[in-house]
Amino acid sequence: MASRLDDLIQQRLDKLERIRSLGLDPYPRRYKRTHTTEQAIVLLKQIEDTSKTEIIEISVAGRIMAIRKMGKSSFMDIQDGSGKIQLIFSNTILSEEIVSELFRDLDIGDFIGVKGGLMRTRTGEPTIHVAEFTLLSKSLLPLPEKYHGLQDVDARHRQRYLDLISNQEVKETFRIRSRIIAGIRNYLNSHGFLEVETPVLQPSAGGALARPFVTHHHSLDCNFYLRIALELHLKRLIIGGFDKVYELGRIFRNEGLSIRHNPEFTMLESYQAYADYHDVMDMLEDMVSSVIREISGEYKFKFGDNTIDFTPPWQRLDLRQTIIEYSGIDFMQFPDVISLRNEMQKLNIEVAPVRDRGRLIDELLSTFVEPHLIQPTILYDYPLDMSPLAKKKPGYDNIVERFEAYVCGMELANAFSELNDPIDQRQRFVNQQRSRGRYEEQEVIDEDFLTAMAYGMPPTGGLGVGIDRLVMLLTNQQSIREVILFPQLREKE
RNA sequence: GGGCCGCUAGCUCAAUUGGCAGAGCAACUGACUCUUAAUCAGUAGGUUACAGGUUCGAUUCCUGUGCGGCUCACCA
Repeated sequence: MASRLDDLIQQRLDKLERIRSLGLDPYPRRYKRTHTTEQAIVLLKQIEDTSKTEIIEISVAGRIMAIRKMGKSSFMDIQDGSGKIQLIFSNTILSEEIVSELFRDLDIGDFIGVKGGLMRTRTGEPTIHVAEFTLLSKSLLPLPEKYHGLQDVDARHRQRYLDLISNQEVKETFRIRSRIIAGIRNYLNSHGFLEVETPVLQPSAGGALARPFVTHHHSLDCNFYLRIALELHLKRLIIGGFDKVYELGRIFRNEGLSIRHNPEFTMLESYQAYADYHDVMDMLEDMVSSVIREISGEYKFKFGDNTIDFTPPWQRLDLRQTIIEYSGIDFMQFPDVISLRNEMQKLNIEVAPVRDRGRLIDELLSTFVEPHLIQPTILYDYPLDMSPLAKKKPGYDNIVERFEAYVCGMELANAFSELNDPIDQRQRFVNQQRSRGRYEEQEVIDEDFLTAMAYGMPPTGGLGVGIDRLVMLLTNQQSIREVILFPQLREKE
């Protein structure tokens, strides 16, 4: 009869009216269920294992996902947060007139609560033989196709609830995400770290060099930036005397979107006093590998075509040597921008003219090295040019104690022995300001931070981990949008 | 921001060289007491993303716009 969306909605509204006219509330307050669908299935197994023949009455609640009418008996599948179970309604039970009228007006998508005996059908399907049922919420819109689910990527992200209802593997991705974050929190808490919260709104956005979002505070009548890193506030806390701190927080970067970049993403940063980057390497290895083992039962998992093995210790490579190995260029032999760029142009690398030396080295790294770093790898000892917050390596003028961890060609973590010399730190900020006054809205020098450091900061090892990318790895997702529940999309219309 | 690709019924997808826009699911009517992508018979459902253009005729060719995907740039 009807099929346009408006007509489908009208049908449901008519059903809603009929249900109300029976004196029933289509949106009642609560329903006391005795079991989730998952618990019900476990219970059935237990009963069968103890070879009892009695029928146990339980109640469950969920969303109707399928209706199969078979003449005088009907089957339904209902889904709750734990899974799915089949229901059977037989004619004898529905003999009462109101009940069978209500039954006729049930649709896929409605929530119901049912009470009945737990059993198994001839084909072995766990089933509840419904004795009583209650409508818990009437759905007015049709769900996506039951077999293929919702495929349209745009719709899946804009209407994530529909994605979650009809694509169960998506639910699993976000359950794993939750377990990863819980695992990290557990690890750090049990290793003496204090979880803290620092401001998202900041008068200057420091700790990284990314374009910030700007917002305005009305009563103070000034602009604030959304943080682009957690770093500078956490270091203030180290200065304040907390020896081990961490924050798991959202940060914001006003840059392009891609398969690996969302404007807001989740970062872990931890700082540990009296430690250096070697200690941090050990901790990162231990933390990540133990979280992975908790989740997948072993240190290995599949990502795309690769099996990744996180068994510690991970491969640790000197950055300079590794770049030489893959590109043939030793950046130490080209101490200035011009000579390095010339050398790179010999290899036909397209190099944007505005780049400073740090970016050129980064270009070498991402072009020649990163794609080869499939198994977990720690690259250590970075050029000072690209690391304004890291401490120099003893005996070197332009190498810092910094490392990054790579997996599947993705940067997973970034860490260093934190620079704690306030005079050196000021000089680095000044140099940075000079070479990169790119975004006028961004102030590079955080005077308050420099003042804090001038009071004295202990030697400290710091770490940053991109949580979304870790989740991508462990859930075998190629796009960051698949591990963020509500990724950034352009407003429609 | 650039390049390439896509947008057809509520959902998943077809449509030959430019020639009546079609199926499955969902919906509606009916049959059916163990089905499970139920089955069977029937009914209804379309501004082919939007705006123009070419043409006797456009889902199809062209231009523009919107949104999305991939990619490049940007992102230490």
